[in-house]
Amino acid sequence: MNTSTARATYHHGDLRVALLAAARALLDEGGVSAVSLREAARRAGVSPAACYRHFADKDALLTALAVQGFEEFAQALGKAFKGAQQPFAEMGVAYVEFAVQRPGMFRLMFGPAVADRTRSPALLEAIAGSTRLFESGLKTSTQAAPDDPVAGLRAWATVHGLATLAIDGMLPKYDPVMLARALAKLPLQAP
Amino acid sequence: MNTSTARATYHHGDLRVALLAAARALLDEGGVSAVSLREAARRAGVSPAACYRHFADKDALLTALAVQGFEEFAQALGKAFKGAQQPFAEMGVAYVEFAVQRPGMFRLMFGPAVADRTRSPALLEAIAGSTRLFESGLKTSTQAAPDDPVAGLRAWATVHGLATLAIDGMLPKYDPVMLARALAKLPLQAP
DNA sequence: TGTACATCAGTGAACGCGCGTTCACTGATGTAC
DNA sequence: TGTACATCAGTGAACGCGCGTTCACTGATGTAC
Repeated sequence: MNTSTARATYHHGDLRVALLAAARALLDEGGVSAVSLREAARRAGVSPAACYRHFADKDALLTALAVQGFEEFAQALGKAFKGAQQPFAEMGVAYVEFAVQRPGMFRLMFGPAVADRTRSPALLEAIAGSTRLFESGLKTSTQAAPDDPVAGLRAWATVHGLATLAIDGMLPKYDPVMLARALAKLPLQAP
Repeated sequence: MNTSTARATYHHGDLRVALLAAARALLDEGGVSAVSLREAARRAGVSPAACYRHFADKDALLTALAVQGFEEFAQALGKAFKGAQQPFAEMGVAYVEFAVQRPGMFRLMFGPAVADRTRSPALLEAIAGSTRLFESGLKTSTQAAPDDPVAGLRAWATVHGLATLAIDGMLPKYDPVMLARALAKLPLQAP
């Protein structure tokens, strides 16, 4: 009934953490549409109403989950960046790998499940963290016109499109991570 | 109660067409999650059970809708291609425009709503039609290595990523169609 | 140390909702004679 | 041309489901004296 990471506070341990973990499992197992407050409560061994002590509503749960996702995403990008010979190329690969390994989370982060991202400062900050990393990686690799915003956007769109097409089953013939490596070798921008 | 395009057959006119039109409206208004058999039936002025004379289940309705989407998509790409000075660049712009104008349909076509695309030959054929157009457009624009599959994929990923990021509200600062034009001017591949 | 009390995390039952799907049916239509 | 019949599109009611959310409550905990 308790997760191993729970610290004892009141009755349950740390229900907020337990609910997030349960919701995360649902997300990984069945995608965004499989996440429900009732099922998360069930898995945490708690009544449905207990959720409302920790989350204002379902959207708040999803938002918290997305924040977690962007934090892990930033971590994955940062890990790829550090000490790599071609930092930006490695980040592109990590981007696609993240999506392929956690498609439900990736869709939650970038898709329409969270109604309005601007209502959550925490989410905006988590997104900004990922964006900063991606852009600083970009700076290490752009050969020309380093201040051109279009070049960065192009790189982002390419890697994001590859990730999206891959998890949506539109590239059945290819291994997406291998493709990311192939694409990463192409220069980002022509002279 | 009848759509203007309905032809008289039995009782309703052409309920299949009417249901598709109603479902399409729901898709445009509220996205994939807003499409339901019951509401489509309601809008067509018919009982819920009537749907099952024309569609085996909800998935069949969604699949038919996606087929319609890919047909319109191919039409839009074809229109952009014809007689353009830079056919492929124009197709990229049309791609993004399509997504921005019909985000619900775009998500239905490429997203996880249709469980298994390979179960519908009609859907596979509609997808293939779009793909063929896109690839023939690509051939008119690639400067080097025209047989390199990676170059085509890269172009596709870029334009698809741009469309996806745009409709998911990740590019609030830019007009996505304008961006597509800017990106299209960059060469697809470096020497 | 022991008791009274306030706090508030979690309970359990209930609400109304809309959904996909099934069923025996009805009644308008097209067809055969 | 008229009648009997078969077909089958659409009916209406019902099924069971799981959902998000609210409510008055209970009972474990931390705190003040």
